[in-house]
Amino acid sequence: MKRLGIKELAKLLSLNPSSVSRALSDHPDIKPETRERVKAAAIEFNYQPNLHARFFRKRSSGLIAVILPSYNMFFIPNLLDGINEHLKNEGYGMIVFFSNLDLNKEKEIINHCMSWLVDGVIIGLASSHTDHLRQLTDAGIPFVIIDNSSDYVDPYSTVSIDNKAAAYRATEYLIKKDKKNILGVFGSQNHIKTQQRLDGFKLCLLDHNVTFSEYDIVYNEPDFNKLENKLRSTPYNGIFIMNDELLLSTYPILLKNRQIPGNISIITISDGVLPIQLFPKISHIRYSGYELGIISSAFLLKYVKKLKSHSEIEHLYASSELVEFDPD
Amino acid sequence: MKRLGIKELAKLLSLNPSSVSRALSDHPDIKPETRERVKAAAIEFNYQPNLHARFFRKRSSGLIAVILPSYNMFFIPNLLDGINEHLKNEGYGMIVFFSNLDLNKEKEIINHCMSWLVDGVIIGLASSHTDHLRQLTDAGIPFVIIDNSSDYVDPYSTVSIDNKAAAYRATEYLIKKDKKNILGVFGSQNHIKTQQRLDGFKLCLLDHNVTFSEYDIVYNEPDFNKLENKLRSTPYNGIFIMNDELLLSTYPILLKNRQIPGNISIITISDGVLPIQLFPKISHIRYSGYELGIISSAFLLKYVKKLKSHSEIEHLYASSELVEFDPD
DNA sequence: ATGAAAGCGCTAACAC
DNA sequence: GTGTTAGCGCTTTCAT
Repeated sequence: MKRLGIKELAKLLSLNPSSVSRALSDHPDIKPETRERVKAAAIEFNYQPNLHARFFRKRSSGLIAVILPSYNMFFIPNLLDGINEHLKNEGYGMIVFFSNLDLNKEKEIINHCMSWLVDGVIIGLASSHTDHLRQLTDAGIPFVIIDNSSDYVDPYSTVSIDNKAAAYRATEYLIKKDKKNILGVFGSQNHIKTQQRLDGFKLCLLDHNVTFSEYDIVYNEPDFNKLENKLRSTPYNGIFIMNDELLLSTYPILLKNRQIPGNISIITISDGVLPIQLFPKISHIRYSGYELGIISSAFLLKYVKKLKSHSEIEHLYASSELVEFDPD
Repeated sequence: MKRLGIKELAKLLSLNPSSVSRALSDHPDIKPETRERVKAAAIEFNYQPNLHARFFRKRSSGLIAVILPSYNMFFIPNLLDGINEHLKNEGYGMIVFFSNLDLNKEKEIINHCMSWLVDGVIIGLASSHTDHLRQLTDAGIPFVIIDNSSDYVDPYSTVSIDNKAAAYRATEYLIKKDKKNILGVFGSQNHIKTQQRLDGFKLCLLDHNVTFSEYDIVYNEPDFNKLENKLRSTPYNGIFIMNDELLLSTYPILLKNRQIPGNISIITISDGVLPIQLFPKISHIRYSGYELGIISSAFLLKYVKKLKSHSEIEHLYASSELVEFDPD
């Protein structure tokens, strides 16, 4: 079964190829009657447009690239869902790449995107390097940075939760419950998000005159033994865990040491899936990956559609809320 | 900075566009000297080929589509890594879609893939329906089905672990430890994988004369209360959990009921990430998503490159092994 | 070893 | 409201 093109379809309908093309794309010039006739035939003969020919001709792909640093972040499915939903409604397609937290791979992908003639890019950065984004600017391809906002550093538009504020609020939750012996569990120090959440964490402790030292902070994948030692040598009654991945890897350690279920309070920042799966459920500052997806794609499309100029930088924040699970 | 094409590049080098094209694709007719000159210029002027024009002309995209039923399966990152790695080495690109376990969406995606002129498809089915795959066959686009093998039903090539054997082996592990009061935790019944693992589970119990009833099986996302009641009313000493998702949702319930840490034995089938994160670590039949990715993409490319005919059906199995974590 | 020219399937400017 | 036609950027005969 050979695939048929617009030409063959036109012949079958005794129409001109261009009319068929117009009918299929709802051009106002075409009479509704013909339009329906064409569309019916397109379905009947299972006409599949050659997208490469179309994009080639239109010199634009109607595609938005989504470049993400890793597959593992818990909220990614929701994020993609949100982006995809919005883009689909607006008639755009989505194409997803993963940089695997590798700057060079990120650069490669960006080149690739340019070859794909993408109309815009939503990117979660692999690192704090942003020089290579210049390429996109130069080519006139709009983009927004999500999640790892670096809004205080770089002149690019960003969408994220307010990491610092979220961390502040999370820390405050512990302090208000009078849990002032706090252990902080954070990710890699050269990740912007880590720095921002760390800032909020420290600021809150400072504001409330809670003493703490660098000893009370664990970075990166927590080392089982190191963390265990700290837990044994210090009477922590509160734990701040920066994200879902760290929650999952820290949780068994706490469990083993009978810290949970127990009277230690835990707070985390999460999209809300993992914390309610665990037992007991974990209080958290909740944000929605889906919402982030909607916001960032809507924002990007404003640039894509030239409703907004490239040079108008803006920093958008998705909402977050405290979700409490407390045994009392 | 306007993007330059092969024509402009040719002008800059006082060459014909066709020569530039040939040089860039290492055509043997081109003199090495010219080839290097062209390649150097391509880099200097940051020439990015217009892929749509290329694919359009070649009537093939060099792209392999990967269609997956959900983002959430734990081994997906590894699977994609494996596929991507192999495809990259072979000069192919990868494009990923998610059907979200929705048959209609799966159909849409397949149509989409045909519009993209993909050279082949690796698909994890959303359901047990396979009629719509006929389209691919008709269009001469080779594909392999991964993970949810339905090899005993359908005349298509598949790559998966041997679900029945893995489940059998897992169940045997419990029986050999003399844990014969077994609770089975399974996914959706209309999923092929569930049926296959269920078959292995039941067969093993039968072979070892272990009595059990349908009461001892839980399907779908385990209902917190239902599962809890069963655990309380029956002295289970062994639990078979079909996969990672179910392990994660069952684990807190077991924890709450103080079944773990305890003398109940748990076995699961997993790619090995989650079971060793939990405490205590969970014994499991381990398979590698990465390996599955390599095997399936290598297998598919044999068809794509016409080294193998469409009609030669084959069923490949990735290896799996027992990983034990036992307190004794 | 290189140049000239045709054409992939589609869309849009221009005719009528 | 529909037909005619040119051309997007690239590869690939064919010619030299």
